[in-house]
Parts: sequence; structure tokens; C-alpha cells
Amino acid sequence: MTDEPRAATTMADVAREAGVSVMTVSNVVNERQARVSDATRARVREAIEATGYRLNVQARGLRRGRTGTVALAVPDFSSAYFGELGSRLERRLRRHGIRLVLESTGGVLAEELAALGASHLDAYDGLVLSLAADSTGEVARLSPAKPVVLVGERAAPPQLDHVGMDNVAGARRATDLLLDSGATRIAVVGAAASGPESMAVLRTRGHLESLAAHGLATRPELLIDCGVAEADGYRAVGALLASSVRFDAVLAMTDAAAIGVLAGLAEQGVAVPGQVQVVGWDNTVGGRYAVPALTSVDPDNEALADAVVELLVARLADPARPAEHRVVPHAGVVARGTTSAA
Amino acid sequence: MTDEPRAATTMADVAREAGVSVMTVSNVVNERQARVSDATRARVREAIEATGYRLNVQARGLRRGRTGTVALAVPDFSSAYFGELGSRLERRLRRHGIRLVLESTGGVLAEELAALGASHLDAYDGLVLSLAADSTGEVARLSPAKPVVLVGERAAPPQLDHVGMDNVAGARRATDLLLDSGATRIAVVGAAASGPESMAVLRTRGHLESLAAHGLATRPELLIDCGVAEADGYRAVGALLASSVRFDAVLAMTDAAAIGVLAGLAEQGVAVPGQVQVVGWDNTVGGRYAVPALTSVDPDNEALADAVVELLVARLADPARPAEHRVVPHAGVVARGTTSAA
DNA sequence: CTGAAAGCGCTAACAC
DNA sequence: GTGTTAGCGCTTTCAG
Repeated sequence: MTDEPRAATTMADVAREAGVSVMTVSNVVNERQARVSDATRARVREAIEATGYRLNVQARGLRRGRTGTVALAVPDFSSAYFGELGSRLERRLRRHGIRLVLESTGGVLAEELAALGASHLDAYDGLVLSLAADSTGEVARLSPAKPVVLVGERAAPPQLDHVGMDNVAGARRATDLLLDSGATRIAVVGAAASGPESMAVLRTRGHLESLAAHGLATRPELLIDCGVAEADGYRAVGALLASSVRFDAVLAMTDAAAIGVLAGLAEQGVAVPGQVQVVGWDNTVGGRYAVPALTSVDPDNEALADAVVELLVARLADPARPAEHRVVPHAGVVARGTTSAA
Repeated sequence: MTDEPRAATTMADVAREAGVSVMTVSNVVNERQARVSDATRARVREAIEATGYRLNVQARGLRRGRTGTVALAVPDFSSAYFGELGSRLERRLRRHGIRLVLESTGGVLAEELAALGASHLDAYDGLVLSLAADSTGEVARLSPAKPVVLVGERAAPPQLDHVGMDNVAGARRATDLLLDSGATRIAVVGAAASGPESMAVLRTRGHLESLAAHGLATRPELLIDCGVAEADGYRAVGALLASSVRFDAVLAMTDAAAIGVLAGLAEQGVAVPGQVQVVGWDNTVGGRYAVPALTSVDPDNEALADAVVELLVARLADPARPAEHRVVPHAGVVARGTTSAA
């Protein structure tokens, strides 16, 4: 009986206890059935119990060069959208024997890029990365050591696997719906009129295209350049109501922002969809249970997750394969209670 | 020029390139200033650039016995509450130079326990674990190799660090508020009348204590034993409305469930708080932007995160220290729009 | 079926 | 300041 902090037991300890070699213990632990007799296996199992042995995955990872784990780098752990994406990916990857963990980048472009360069991510077999900000330029220069699948932007550097959604078409559809439902002045929360091809820019472009197709002019005062969390939507609509700008609909770039918008409208006694219609984007659980239930662009999250996993698994299997770019078409706009029937 | 898949460059490659020893490279990489001359450092830096060297964190971890990373095991990546907890912990741990990643247990008790036993978690320096289900019995037997801080339950095995919230008192306060606001028949969504000391049981107990203190009888038909996600609350309130059970208030065990309840009530045209008042629990962002804004028990999430980090950091520093159990008092009930003023 | 040897890439400890 | 030695715990390879 010793008082010193028990060093972790190793395969060597188990081997000694069982009277076999380390290699045999390894064979038992890894269930290489054919290589160990039943009797020996039983003895080793007992020794494992007796010693309280635990596999050191770091050592295994070092030796094997693989860890069986993939990371999803999200801007922020508390984003419902990325949480849901994580759940979907996790379920799928599990079937491939791959574990998923979430890493947070802080949502800052610099950190997202740093994430690609951060050595700690080398501990994963691969990385799923959703760039919130546009960064084609910077990302383009990178050739990461590990498989990386980019999600969510349309523009992506050619050398990286990428799953995009059709932001422009989605925004066009959403705007069409609003217009068809009688909206005449649509405020866009989380818009970006110009700049690199970020999500905001692409969706804004789709919105403007729809406006143009309907022969409507762009009203810059309705393009609200702001964040896309609940608080941002809430603040934006509050400011709008306090201003002289009139509007009868809101297109929010995310469900989260839309939920903030709904809260702001309700607080000011503005009827939804009577006085103002609202459309969100992402088709998240939160939107489904908003009051009224939120009409939302459905990015086809399941198909998106399928595509990400397919690309990742393919690259894991063959690191040399050419990068693949997919665009998952949105699944339409799910019309619920925040828009009027046509 | 070779065609074979470039093996990852190692410190040895850099050392060769720079004409120094591996140890010197290590000293540069780890910024052990005093040990390397400026000239050498510059040369090594160049060699690192030139070779595209990346630190192998697995090897470092194996050698050091620490990884600088802690995991938060959550039942499900898409839970807003745990996402927010993750964000809070991440910010705090970062200040200690510790990285946080999220691991998913699938919310299944068996998996939560397996999580404690899963070797892949040994790759972390520590683990923050929130047991959704009660498991005092099983957990009690565990003496994990790595620091573990349990969060959220009141009952916890004595040998593990633990941060609890005062579930009983919180439920009492919430029920008091409802009663003081004129409620007479409170449905409890996510209740558990008996069983081991789970969150549900403890909160139900507090609720019943308040009822008793007001001289009110328990109505078993108002204790709805169900899950605590949005969908569960939605379903529960739908069933309630369809039944002959009458109620004028709902106490939901989580904000998520409460949001589902609000959706269900709105759908049936039930006025909140006019006909039915609603109180949630967790004080999440989603509740703050619900319509009407959700009254919620505030567990004092910041204090909770502070406590978790304190215990974790202390144990990391001294693995031998006695386990500490803290109960963070709730910060009261945040009265918003789903309850009537007293 | 079982074992011995070698080494994954890194760093602590100690030389020089 | 810089280099050498040793070894973290595991698995690959090859010998028996």
C-alpha cells in the first residue's frame, strides 16, 4: 500500500498481472479475436478489472496517427443553429464510428482562421468549419494538414471540401413569399449591402433580386446591417419602430434574429402578421415554437448534414481525392404563423 | 521531390533545417525565452516557416500528461441551456489558459455513466458533467481518474466535486409567485412525484411544499411527468387542454418546456397571462425573447459557472484535495410577461 | 497463438 | 545557450 499518487496503470501493469506480454493485452483490448485464446483473453480481462486499467487514448493516437474524433468548430456554443447542426452530424458520424466534439471559435473571423491553424485541432482526424464571416481570401491560402469541410458559405476556396446552401435563391424565395402576401416595405435584419461574399451579402443579394423582379426599388433604409442573434433582432426592430421608417414585413437572416424581432414587435403591440409579417431563416426548433410560429427558410438541414458527412468520410478515406463543392438547395420556405396566407 | 504523402513534419525536421537540436526547437516553440538566443530563435522560426511545421499535440500530451483541455459533457448539443453553460465556462476557463470542448452523451443515463468511464475522456485534463437523470447510486461507485465536477443535481456522491442549485427552494419561490398572482391550479410540466433525487423530483418537491404552505392540496392530475424540451411542453399542454383537467397556471421545469407550453397555449387561443400564467426555469436567452417574455426561475447562471470553474481549477491544481460541494442559491424568479403582477 | 523490438513526436532532467 | 539521454503508453512488424 503506497501513498504516492497512483500512477495510471498501463498495459505493462496489466501484462505483468496476467503473466502475458504487453502485446497480448493490446490484442485483447482491441478485440483482435483471432490472435488470443479464450483462456488468455479471460485472464487478461481479469487483470484489467483488477488493476483498474484504462486505455491511454493519447498514446494510441500518437502511435496510430488517428484519433477517431472529428471536431465541429462553431462560432459560439450557445447558438441554437450550430447546436442543432452538431446533433445532426453527431448522429451520422456515430454510424461511421467517428466521434464528434464541439469547439468554439468565438465567432471572430481572426479566430476562425486561427482555428484552422491552431495545432490543438490537429488532434482531430478532421474538422467541420462554418465560417460566419467571409474569409475566402484568407482561407484560400490555407492547406490544412487535416481534412476540413467548410459549411454554409457559397464562396469557398477551391482546394477545400465545401457544402454550401443556396443563399441567394433562398432569400429570393422568402422575399417572393412576403411580396405575394402583400408586403410592400420589407426590412432586412442582418443585411449587408456590399462587401465580400458573406452569408449576409448573398442573402441580401437574393432579396434585392426578388425586389427587382417585382419592379420594386431598393430602400437602403430598410437594409439593417446588424448581428443575427436574438438581441440583435430585438434591438434592430426597436430602433426601426422608433424611427420614421415604415415597414410592413421583416426578413431576418436567422431564426434567432427573427425571434428577437417578434419579441420587439410584441412589446410594442404590433400585430404579427397583421401589421408586420416576419420570415426567419434556418428552420430551427426555436422558430417552430415561437409565438406566432415562425415562417422560415428551410435550408434542408438534414440534407446539409448528409452532405457534410459524405464529404468528410470520403476525404478521411482518401486524403488525395479532389475537393468537392456541393450546394444543397434549400427546401423552400416553411410557411407558419408569421406570414399571411397569399 | 517525392510523391509519397508527405509525412507530417516533426521537430526533428525543423532541427535539421535550422542546424540545431530538437530540444532547441522545443524551447522556441514553447517560448522558453531564457534558453534560446535571439539569433537561434530567429533561425528556428524561419525553419518552422519553411518546413510548415505543426506541433503534434498528441505527442506533447502524452509526454506532459496534460492536454490543457477540459470537456463539458452535455446531454445533447442542441440544448440551449447547456450551450449557454458552455459559453460561460469557456470564457472563464480561457482566462486560466484552459480550453473547453463540448462532448455529447446522448442524454441517456447509461451513456452519461459510460461517459465517466469512457477512455476517450481521459484525453482531457478534467470533465464537467451534468447528469440529467439521477444516478447517485451508480456515480457513487466511481472514482474517476481525472477531475470531475458534477453540476446541477442536489444529491451527489461525496467523493466528487459538485455544484448544485437549490432546486427545492427555487420551485417553492416560483410556486409562491404563481399563487400570489392568483393562480389556483398549477400544472407542473416535467414533474416527477417520486423516485430518486433527480432534478424533476426535487423541483416537484419544492412545488408541493409551497402548495402545502398555502394550505393547498396536491392534485396528481396536474403533475405531468414528461420531458423538458420544447416539444414536450407543447405536447403536454395540448393534452391538458384537450382533457377535462382545468388549470390556470403552468410551472415548467425548463425554459425550453415553457416555450413549448406558450406555443401550445397560443395555438389554442389561450391568453397568457390572462387565462394561464406560465413560469419557466433556467432564465435562458430563448425565454427572454419569448412572447410574452417568459417569467423564469433564475438559477444564477453566472455564479454557477464561477463555482464550477473554481472547483475545477482547484482540483486541477491539487488532485488530492477533499471534494467540495457547493449549492448556488437561485437568484430569484425573474418576473416578465407570462405572470400577472401581484 | 504469443512475444520482443522499435519507434510514433515530444519534453523533463541533466549534461556540457 | 545548447545538446544528450531517456521514456511517456501504445501499436506495428516480424520472429517464434
